[in-house]
Order: sequence, then C-alpha cells, then structure tokens
Amino acid sequence: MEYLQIHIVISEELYTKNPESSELGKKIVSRSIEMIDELGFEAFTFKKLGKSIGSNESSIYRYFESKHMLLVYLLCWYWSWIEYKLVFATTNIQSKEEKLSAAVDILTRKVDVDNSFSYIDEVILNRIIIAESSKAYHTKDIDTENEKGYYTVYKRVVQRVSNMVTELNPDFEFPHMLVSTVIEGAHQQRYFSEHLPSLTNVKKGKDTIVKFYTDLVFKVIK
Amino acid sequence: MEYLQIHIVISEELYTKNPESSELGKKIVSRSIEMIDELGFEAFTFKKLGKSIGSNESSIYRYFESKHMLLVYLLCWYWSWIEYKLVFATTNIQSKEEKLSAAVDILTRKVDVDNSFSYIDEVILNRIIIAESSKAYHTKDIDTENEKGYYTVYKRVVQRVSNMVTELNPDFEFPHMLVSTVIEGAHQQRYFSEHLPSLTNVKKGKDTIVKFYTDLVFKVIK
DNA sequence: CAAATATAATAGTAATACTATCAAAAACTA
DNA sequence: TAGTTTTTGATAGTATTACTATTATATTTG
Repeated sequence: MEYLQIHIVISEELYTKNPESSELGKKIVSRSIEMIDELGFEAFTFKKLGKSIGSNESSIYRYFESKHMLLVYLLCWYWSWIEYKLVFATTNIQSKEEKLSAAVDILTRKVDVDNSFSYIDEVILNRIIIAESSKAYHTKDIDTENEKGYYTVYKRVVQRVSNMVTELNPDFEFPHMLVSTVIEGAHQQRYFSEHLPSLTNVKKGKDTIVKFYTDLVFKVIK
Repeated sequence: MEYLQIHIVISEELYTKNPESSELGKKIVSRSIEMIDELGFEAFTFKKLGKSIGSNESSIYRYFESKHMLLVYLLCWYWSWIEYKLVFATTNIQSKEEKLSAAVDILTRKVDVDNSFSYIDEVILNRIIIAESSKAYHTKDIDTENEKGYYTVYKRVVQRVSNMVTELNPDFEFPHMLVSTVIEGAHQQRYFSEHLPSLTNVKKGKDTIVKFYTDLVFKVIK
C-alpha cells in the first residue's frame, strides 16, 4: 500500500489519557496487542502487561480505565484502519460491481502484511479481532456503551458497504444484514478453520473465505 | 410440538456428577439458565447461584467443575435439542427444497415457546446461546476441548444440514461454511437487532431473520 | 438400624481488577 | 538554573472470584 502520512484518530471517550501522547502509552498499546494474542483476553492482565513493559500496573490504569476499555480501543482502531483501507481501495472505481467486490475483499481477507502503522501490528490485531472482538460487545453494558458511541466506526463501515450494495440493487431489502453477516461470518470462518475445521470447507493455499463471501454477496443481491 | 417421552442425554465428559440424577442437580441447571440470562455470564457465579437456590457453593462444584463447564453443558443440551427438533421436522419430507427450508427455519427462528422439556426453559436457553455461546469456544483451551468432543453435537447439526444442501446441489463446494454462517449469523442478527440495530434490517412483527437466511441459502446454492 | 452417600458449613488460597497514597523522576517554564 | 507541574513508579490495600479441602450433618438405601 501507498505510504501516506496518515494518522488514525480515536475518540476521547475510549481512553483516560491518550496513549498516543507518550512513549509509555504507545508501548502499552503495542505490547497489549501481543499479549492478548499470546495469552487470550481472559488471562491477560494489566499487572502482567506492566511487568512485561517494565512499568507499573497503576501507570496503565492512567491510560485505560479497564482492560475491557483497552479492548474497545483496539477494536475502534482496527475499524478505523479498515475504513481507511476501504475508502482508499474503492474511490475512483467506476464499476459498481468492482467496487463492492473490492470492499468485500477488504472485509474478508486475512491481514498478512503489517503495514507498519507506527506501533501497531495489524497482523496480530486482526487475529485479536477474530478471536476476541465478540467479547467486547457481548456484555450487559452493551446498550450504554453503544449510546456512548463506542461502536460508531464499526457501524459506519457497515453503512458504507451497505451503500455500495444499494447502489447495485436499490430494491434489495437487507443490505445491513448482508454486510454484517459477511464481516462477522468471515471472522468466524477464519477462527473455525483453525480450531473447528469441520464447520468450514477451507482449502489449503487458496483463500476460500474471500471466494465464498464474494460469491455469496453477488448471488444474494441479484 | 408433539409430546413425546423423550430425553436428552448429555455426554459424561461434561459434568462431574450428572445433574439429572438429583433434584439439586436439576435446580442447579434450571436456575443457572435464569441467572446467566439475568446477570450475564461474567457476573454469574456459583456462589450467587448457591445462595439463590438455598444451597452451597461447594455442592455445585460437585456437579460441575467450573462455570465454564456448566456453559458447555448448556450448549450441548441446546444443540442436542435442536438436533432432535431438526430430525423430527425433516424426516418424511420428500421434497429436498422443503426439507432444507424446514431445517433453516429451525436453525434461525427465535425460540418463543417453552416446550417444557422438564426443568429447562428453552426460551431463556435460546437467549443464552445467542448472547453467551461464543464465550464457550473463544478460549485458549478450544483445541483440547474440541479433541475431548465437547462440540460434537454442534458439529453434527452442521453436518446434517450440510448433507441436505449437498443433496440439493452435489456440486456446491462449501456446504459447511454456508450452514455455519447461517446458524451463527442468525444468532448474531438477533443480538444486533436488540443492541446494535443499525447492523441489521429487522422489521417489527415479521421474522426478517428467517426470511433473510432462507433466501440466502437457496440463492447461494443455485 | 447401620452404612453409604449426598449435602452443608466453614475456612482457606492465589489471583483478579481494581483504588488510594505518596515519593521520585522527568518535563516544561519563568 | 531553580521552581513548578506533570508523569511515572512503588507499595499497600480492598472486595471479589474461582476455586480446594476438611469436617459435620442430613438423607437415602439395603
């Protein structure tokens, strides 16, 4: 991808102190990504993170209210990044079909190159999204948090791709359902292919998941 | 549904002492379903459950190794019940289309009548599956647990419906992906419709979700 | 009625998810 | 450069969780 001097801005609601404002903050974010991937979200703690980065548990709490809020921050970062990639990859495409196809590709493809967005490893972050993101919104606080706008970026991504669907077929009644089914489905299929392979038909080498969901989208909206 | 003297049998691996073997065991299961629904899985504890049923925390541990294992038990019970409904609703249907259609209906429809399977409220259990089931298999132990057969019933349900897909179109390459996408997608859409409605296009009154996934299945396998 | 089994009560442990306080260090500022 | 503010670190402490272990008391069964 083209190298650009761009910067992902995260809503102030998601942190107590902006982790981008200091070296420690960035270290917290980048190491937390690695540790959540290694340990899983449940076994990951601020104490372990502090120890690992040579800092103190209490210092981490100055950036993030809780490990749940850190996870929400990471999701928001991820979806902002996807939104950027999505807009970048689809503007100036004339053909509506090609445009939607490019969008579905971005939503379903595995991230396997770290575009080195500063201190965040997008390959590992993608794995976290696949394995842990459902834990962020499957809580009893979902409604309050949704009102506070924690999931705005994700919803905007769904809206953008839904618009592409509607452009192609204005009569299609369920664009949001289709798009969120594809996004969440692709993540689940990636998880299943590694851990519960009999729930999938993933073939080695090829990216079956991208193919499956691309076909699905075009067949469903016809 | 027809009243039958049937009984759902759960693999011995999933409990320490069979909860069906005593009144206390059944109370543990039925009250845990209500409490997980009320409190959410995170806030639910064996201590609270014990207090609520007038029993002791330590007694509950004699039935289930951990609250995680109790959740796995509930999932297994749910999928066994769905499998029973599935087989019941699809045998003797001649038309392959109708058969698949009936299956998709069972997988995607909201459970809104408690068939009073003894001490288990299927309506509440269905809500738990929608809101909490992903927490059961999104853990670091998934591979070990899968080897132990904890998810066999779920996989068998997917297999059964995949077979119906294959009967209709033997050339379709991704029956398992399609079926697991539909099952998980329908659950997510129900959750979204309540908590993140802008990710869906659910209309009041009608069961949009059943319609959406039924259409999707037949379009995709064509 | 005795023996076996199930349950309850109590205590205890290590870890978690924080909060509070205070001192030390670093950064910025007059 | 000294002084002030801000940031970080160290330590301690709390309530709760997710258990385990032990012993006493019911309850069931033969």
